[in-house]
Amino acid sequence: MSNATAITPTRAQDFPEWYQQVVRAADMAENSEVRGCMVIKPWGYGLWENIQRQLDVKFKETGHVNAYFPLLIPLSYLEKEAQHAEGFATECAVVTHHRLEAQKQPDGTVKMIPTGELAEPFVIRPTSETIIGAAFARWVESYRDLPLLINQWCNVMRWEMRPRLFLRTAEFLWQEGHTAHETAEEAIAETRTMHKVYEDFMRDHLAIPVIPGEKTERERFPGAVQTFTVEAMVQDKKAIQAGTSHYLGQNFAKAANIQFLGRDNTRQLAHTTSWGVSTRMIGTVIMAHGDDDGVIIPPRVAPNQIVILPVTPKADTRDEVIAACEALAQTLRLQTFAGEPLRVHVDKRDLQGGAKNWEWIKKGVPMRLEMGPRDIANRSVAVCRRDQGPKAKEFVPKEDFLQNVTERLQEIQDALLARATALRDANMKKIETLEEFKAFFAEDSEGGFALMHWAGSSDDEDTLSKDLKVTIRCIPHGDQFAEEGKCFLTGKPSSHRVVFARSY
RNA sequence: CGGGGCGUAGCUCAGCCUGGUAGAGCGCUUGCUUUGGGAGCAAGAAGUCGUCAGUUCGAAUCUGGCCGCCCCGACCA
Repeated sequence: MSNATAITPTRAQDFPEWYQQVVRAADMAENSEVRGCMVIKPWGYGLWENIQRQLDVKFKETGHVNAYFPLLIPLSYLEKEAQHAEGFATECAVVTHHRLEAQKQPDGTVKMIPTGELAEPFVIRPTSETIIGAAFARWVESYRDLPLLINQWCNVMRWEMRPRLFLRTAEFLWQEGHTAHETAEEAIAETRTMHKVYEDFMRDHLAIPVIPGEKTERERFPGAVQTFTVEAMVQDKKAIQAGTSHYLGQNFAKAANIQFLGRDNTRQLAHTTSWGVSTRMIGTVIMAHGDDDGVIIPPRVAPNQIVILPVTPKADTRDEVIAACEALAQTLRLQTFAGEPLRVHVDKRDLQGGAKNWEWIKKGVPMRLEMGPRDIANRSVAVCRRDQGPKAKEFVPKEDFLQNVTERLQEIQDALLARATALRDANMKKIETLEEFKAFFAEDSEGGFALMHWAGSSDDEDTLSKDLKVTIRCIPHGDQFAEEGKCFLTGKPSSHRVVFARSY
C-alpha cells in the first residue's frame, strides 16, 4: 500500500488536526489521564533536552547561574503585586490540605479524605517572580550584591481552559530567568540581552526566523513595565509567541521588598527582570517545519541527527550488514556538528525496512542512511535527507560521505531556515487601510502578518481583537519597520509599523 | 464558564432508533511466504460496552443522576 502522505489530514486540509496527528505519529507526546497534562515521550523529551542544554550554555555565557526554588508559593505572595495577582488569578491550582485520611468503606475499598487544612493555602507556581523575589530580598543588602543573575529550569502549572499538546498545557516545562539590578538602565540592558539570546537561538538552532519586538500594554506580562517577545510564523500563517523577556521596573522589588544600600548610602529598590521559554518551542518547531509526512527536526536540536537503517534482505548477510552499520556509526560519532558529537542511531530492530524508514520520516530525523550488502561491496551509503522528498536518495561513496557529513547537516539546517523565512516573508504584508486589513484577515483568506501603522489605544486594540480575532503581536524592532505614516484606524500620525496577526 | 459533540479491544470506530449480554479495520503474538522498503496468507490473544441507579424475565441498546473527554468561544507561554 502507498498513501500519498504519511499524515492524514494534510496541512492544507485541516491544520489543527494535522498537528495532533503529527505529534502522535512522531511519538513525541500524548495526553495523559490528568486533564491538560501531557506525557512527553522520549523522542519529544530528547528534543527538549537538546534545547535545554544548548540554551543553558548561552545563559552561562551571559553570566547567569542556575538555582531552584519551591514548587509551592504561599498564597499571600501572589497578593503582593496587584496586576500580577489579577493576571494569574483564573489559572491557579491551589493546595489546601497537607494530609489524607484512609477511610475503609463497608465494601472493603478505601477512600482517601483530605484532612489537615492548611492555615494558608499554597499555589502551585504559575511563574516564580514572587517567591524568587522574596529570596532576592534576603540576599541583597548592598549594591555590591548586585546584579543577581539567576535562572531556574522547572515545571509550572497554569490551569488552562483549552489545552493542546506542547502549545498550551496545564503543566509545562520551561526556564525562568530572574535578575535584579542596581539601575534601570542595567536591567533594561539585561532584558534586551536575553531577548537577543532567544532571537538568535530560534534562528540558529531551531531554524525559525522570528520578529523581535515589544508587546503593547494590553499584551504585556502582568506586572511588567516592558515585555519583549519573539514572534514566529508557523505554516497556517498564525503567530506564536516563542519567548518573552520582561523589564519589571521596581514593581516586583517593591512587592517583595528587594532593597539595597546604594553607593550614595541611601536605601533603594532594585530593578528586576524575568525571561522565559517553554516546551511550547517544541510545538513551534513542529508547526514551523513539519510537512505532510510528519515532523522535520532541525539537525542542531534533533535527538538523533542520523539514523542508520541496515538493509538485510538475506539472513546470511544480516550480521555482516549490522556490523558494518555499527562501525559506520562509531566513525560518525567521532565527528562533531555545531560543537557537539554527532548523534547517530542504528535501528537494528527486526522489522520490515519500509516500515522503519517511514517511522523515522514521521519522527523527522534529519538524515537517514541505508546500508546493505550492495553498499558494502561498493563502499557506498545511501543518503536520504528529511528536507527532501521521502523517495529522494543519493548513493555516495562512504569516504566522501564521511568527509562532508557535517556540511550536509548544515545544508539541511540552512534549508529549513530558508524555507521558514520564505514562508514568513511571503505572508508578511504592509497594509494601509482598514478595508484591506479586514480582507487580509477575512475568514476565507490566508492571513499572515499585517504590518500596520498604529497609533490606537488599548480599547481600539480590544475592539479589533474581538471583531477580527487578531492582536498586535509586537511593535517590531528594526529600521525596516520605522517610517512615517498614518494609523490605519485613527488616522493619527505614526512613525512605526506594528505586526498584527492571529495567534496561538 | 457559555454553545455543540462523544464515552464499546492498545488506536479509529460500527452496533443503540426497532432490548435477547460484542463486531470491523489498524496494531499486537505465532507460523509460513516475501524482502533495497510502510508486504501477503493463516492461526491467535485482547473488551465486566465511562459510572451509579431505575425499567425489564433479560440492558451496550430504554430512562435518570454523576464522572470524564473532544471541538468552538472567553483566558493564556
